[in-house]
Amino acid sequence: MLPMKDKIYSHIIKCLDQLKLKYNKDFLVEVPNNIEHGDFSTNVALISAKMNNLKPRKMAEKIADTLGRKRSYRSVEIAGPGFLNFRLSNSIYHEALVKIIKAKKTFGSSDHGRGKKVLLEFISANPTGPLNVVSARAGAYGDSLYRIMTSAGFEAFREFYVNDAGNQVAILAESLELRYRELHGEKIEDFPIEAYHGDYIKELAANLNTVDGSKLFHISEEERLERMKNFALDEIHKMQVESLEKFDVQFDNWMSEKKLRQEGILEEALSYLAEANCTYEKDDAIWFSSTQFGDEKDRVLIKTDGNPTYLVPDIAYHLTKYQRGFDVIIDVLGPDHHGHVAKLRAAILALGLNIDKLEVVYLQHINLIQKGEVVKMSKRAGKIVTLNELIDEVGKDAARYFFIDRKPNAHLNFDLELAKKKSNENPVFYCQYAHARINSILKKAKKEKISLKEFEIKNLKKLNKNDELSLIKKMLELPSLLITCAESREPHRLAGYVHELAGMFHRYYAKYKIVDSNHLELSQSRLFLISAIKNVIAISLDLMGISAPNKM
RNA sequence: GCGCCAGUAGCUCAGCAGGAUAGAGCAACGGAUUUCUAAUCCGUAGGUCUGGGGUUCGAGUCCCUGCUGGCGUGCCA
Repeated sequence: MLPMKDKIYSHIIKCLDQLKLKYNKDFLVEVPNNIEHGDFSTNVALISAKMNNLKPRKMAEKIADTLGRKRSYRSVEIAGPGFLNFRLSNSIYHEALVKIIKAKKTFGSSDHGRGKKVLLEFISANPTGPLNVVSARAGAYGDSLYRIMTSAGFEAFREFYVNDAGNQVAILAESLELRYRELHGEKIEDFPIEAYHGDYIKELAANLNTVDGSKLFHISEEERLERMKNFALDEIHKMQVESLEKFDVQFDNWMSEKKLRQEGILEEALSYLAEANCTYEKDDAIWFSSTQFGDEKDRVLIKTDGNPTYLVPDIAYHLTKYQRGFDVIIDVLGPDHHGHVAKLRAAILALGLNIDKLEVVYLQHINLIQKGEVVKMSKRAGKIVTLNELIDEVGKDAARYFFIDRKPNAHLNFDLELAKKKSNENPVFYCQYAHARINSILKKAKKEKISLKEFEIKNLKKLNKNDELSLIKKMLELPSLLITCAESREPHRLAGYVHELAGMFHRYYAKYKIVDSNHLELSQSRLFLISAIKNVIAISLDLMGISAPNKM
């Protein structure tokens, strides 16, 4: 279904052609903030008047004269410096309302993305511990963006990059080894500061002990550490998947660094860089001359000890993103990784790949607030708040809502107490309650034997209150809103939208009686209206991964 | 030092790629329940959009610059 704005846009173009007027096609059709400015307004005359040697108001007049005769418009007025304000006939809204109901769960979706292939990489937390709240934000953001982009017609894929090779993982294995020894009575004097201190390592050691007992002492150290590593990686991966499931976040692919190494992609990437004359040897290391691509200084690719730096697998990984034929590559990164992107961009340029395909979204820090104070988190000391704890504490729905509600590159204060409150202070319940409330009204109607089955569309003309038309108008914003969310990679707009729609419904509910057997046709019309609202709220919440309860 | 991000009501934040009189929630104060679920609604109050320049019909939004805060700037990942 064509969004209302697009319909008006095309009416205007047709009219301009008819009048042989030139125009700047970047003009906008918008819903004005002020209801007195009509249902929709456009700045077409303001930005195109000069091209026709006309004053903006004069040009607007010509358009208004022609379009004003169309039946769809109740009025077309000129305002201010040359805005055109449109008021639509009620019947247009009524027809649209029917379409919302008929579209069911597909309302709001579009083919805007034309099947463009989009790779969304998010979370990609190290496989060295449970997921924390930073991952939680990334998960909520990435997954919602995935849902929204899919609904807007993109072919999107979710990917989690697992750094299951290299230094961190070696340290993980060593940490586990120490805890395992401890379990067997050895006294560990100084638990190394760079090791992982969290209690989960002790649990892993205990689990490992249940499986393998003490037999690991009878194999070589190399074999033992390999066993430790694989065991830890497996277990932690399972932990992460499990928490993400509770958070309703899934991935289409877990890309393993180890696998990239095994398949020789690192060498492939390095050879491409060498072919492009972008590498050189110095101080027994191999360097990437990234400065010629805008980086501050050149970077080491292969260390003096012969091992690659973390940059190499990352370049290799991104090489595969391009090789797999994605049109848009979105990296969702934490705040501490932005220094890294200059190097990566340099590498992509060096490889001769299209840099415009790569987009980076930075998610800023999160402060958890408890009793007005910031909860201190420290990974080293094992003092982290995990995704699991967060879900146990405030629930999946509230957690997701709070993360999605903020725009990605803004710092986020997460008030744990507020998220827990089951009251009007908590916006997520406000939205869900609107949905539950509508359901309860529908049930009540059923009880009073008012059914929508014998409802006649022509009775919709009973819906003539401004509040009712505004509700329809609001619902009609969804399709273009979802496109905006998808294009700007900003799901937070959707959170604001549901909140507004829920608010409009709550006010409508307070003001008007919906179920009234003395006014059957009116009741049915209003039930029809609120069914549509219920549908739109459910769709929106679902796109954010939040449940829409029928009862609260 | 350099780079990235941010600075809007007492607090937390929106502001829909430059539009008309800057919005919402919370907190504060005053009101509304024999209900269609009060997890709601109505009302009051609250602002030099960090300071300064510029671009144009028009700037919270774009450009330059100052200030403040966060982060980054490893042969760690």
